[in-house]
Amino acid sequence: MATLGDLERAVMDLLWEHPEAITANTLRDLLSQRTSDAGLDSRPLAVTTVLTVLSRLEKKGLVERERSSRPHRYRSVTSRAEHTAELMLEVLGSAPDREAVLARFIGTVSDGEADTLRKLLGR
Amino acid sequence: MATLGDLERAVMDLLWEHPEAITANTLRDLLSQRTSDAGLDSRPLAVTTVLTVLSRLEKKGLVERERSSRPHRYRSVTSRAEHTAELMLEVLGSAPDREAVLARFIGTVSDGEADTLRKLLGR
DNA sequence: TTGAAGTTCTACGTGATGTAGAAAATTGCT
DNA sequence: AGCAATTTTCTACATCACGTAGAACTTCAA
Repeated sequence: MATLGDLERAVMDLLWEHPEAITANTLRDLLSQRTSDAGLDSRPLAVTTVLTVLSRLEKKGLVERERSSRPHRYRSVTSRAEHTAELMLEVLGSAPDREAVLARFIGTVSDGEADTLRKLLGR
Repeated sequence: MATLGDLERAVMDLLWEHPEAITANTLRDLLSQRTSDAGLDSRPLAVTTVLTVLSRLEKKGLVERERSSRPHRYRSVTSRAEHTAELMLEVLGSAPDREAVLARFIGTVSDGEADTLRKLLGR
């Protein structure tokens, strides 16, 4: 599966919030900002760290980079919603008890979401 | 998350297929059988290996053991369907785009499953 | 009481991830 | 062109999860 580590996840979250492709340095700044906003302040990550993570995410097919512009710019390949939906499907898998799983699943979503689902399922 | 390794997954699959609690030895046999059925035949796992995995699964809260009976007996705490549904919810998370995720998700299930979902959602 | 069966402890190899320095490549500027 | 600053790639190490199992300890039946 394409399971993500904490830092990878943090990076993806930022990329998902930024429709435009951004540079590793910008990402590093955003990450620093995020951690400082969260109270804890620690030394910001080295840019190489961010670059390593981005390479790995690229290898996993989650990130795309523009090698044309010199400070390479990165962007997520899919939206967070798409990604999450894919993950859910992966978890659901092709088991013979898919319907049983769906039944349990449905039983847990909020009323509002159940409404949304009805609409989505149409008639 | 409660993500499982290959062996852990194999063990859980067997426990899920067996409503009654079973011993580590039985599990080892079932695992051997399964691998040999799958063509490849390799030396069966040591019982300690199975026990280690079971301990880890117990720590993760997926397995429960009866320490009363001497060869301890193990059983899954939840059904596979429950477990999978929980995982799906975990993946879905509490993001602000839950509905967007659900939309994508719904768009991917089969027609038959969509039917099932409609029924489950009632009205 | 003792040996067999079962359980716990300890341990090692591997791969994923966080982390980053060293080295190589690329650019802008003079 | 030549060099210094910027950026990217390589290499590396620590940690943790997991597969795997031997060694040691515990328990029970005979």
